[in-house]
Amino acid sequence: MPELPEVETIRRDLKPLVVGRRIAGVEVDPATLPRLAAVPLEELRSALVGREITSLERRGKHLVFELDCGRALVAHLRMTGRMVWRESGAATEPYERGRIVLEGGNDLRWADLRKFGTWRLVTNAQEVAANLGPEPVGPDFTMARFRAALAGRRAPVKAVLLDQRRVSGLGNIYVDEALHRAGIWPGQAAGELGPAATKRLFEACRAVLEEGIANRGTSFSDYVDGQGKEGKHQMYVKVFRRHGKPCYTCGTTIERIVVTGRGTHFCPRCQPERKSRGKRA
DNA sequence: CGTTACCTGAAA
DNA sequence: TTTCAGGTAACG
Repeated sequence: MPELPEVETIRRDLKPLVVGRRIAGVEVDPATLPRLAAVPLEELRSALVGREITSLERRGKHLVFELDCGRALVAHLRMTGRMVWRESGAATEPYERGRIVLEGGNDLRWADLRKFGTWRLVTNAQEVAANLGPEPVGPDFTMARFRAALAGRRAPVKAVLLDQRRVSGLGNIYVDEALHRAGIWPGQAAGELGPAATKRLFEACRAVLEEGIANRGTSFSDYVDGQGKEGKHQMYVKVFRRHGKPCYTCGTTIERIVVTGRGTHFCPRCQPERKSRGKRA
């Protein structure tokens, strides 16, 4: 569910609340634990309890709780995960699967309807970056790197944008939005994008993510921020889940197709399918 | 490379 | 009843 803007919103909400706080306990629903963490609860506890949280960072869609021992807890919310700040006495969250109890009377509540989310302990925060492409809202995201990520690929450009090893942080919502903003058909072979289209897409990726952050994320069903409140960006999307409705730019009906196994929304007029220029026998 | 599985619903 | 879901690992 959450993509870069949603995870970044949670990070910004929680960081000032958790930094400097010490972990007093860890609770996890036993039925959820095996897929949540690769280690037994006792190991999670021995790594976390008594540690102070020194920072809260984000890498791609991962939330990274840095600890005073140098290690870090890396949380990934996958489709329906939530990480919410609560008073220790507050009611159990819907679909609450675990909590990190902090000294001083607050918890981080972990809720996850579909139980796809993960917690991982790493020996240092740098490990998180392994296998992740550049941050599209950071200085590492250059035209050169973006061009290299697309070069030679026959897969749909949408598939490449979703591949976290090439660019990190984009998911289904913001990919559809970026392709619309750049005027590119989602099924277009990535390696066949011309220089102008590549540049438009490069800029569109950053722009749609920054707008998503400014609007505190997109809440279509499960996402909430660090305080449990919905984002606003669903009011501003141009194509995502707008199939059957008119394009704001040209009035043409937005279509929905399946690309790379994902529901894909686009305007057939603003994002026309182009015939491959590649040679074929 | 594309497709399926993971889990639990909500919506068509 | 069937389809779909904001993600990704594991298939073939």
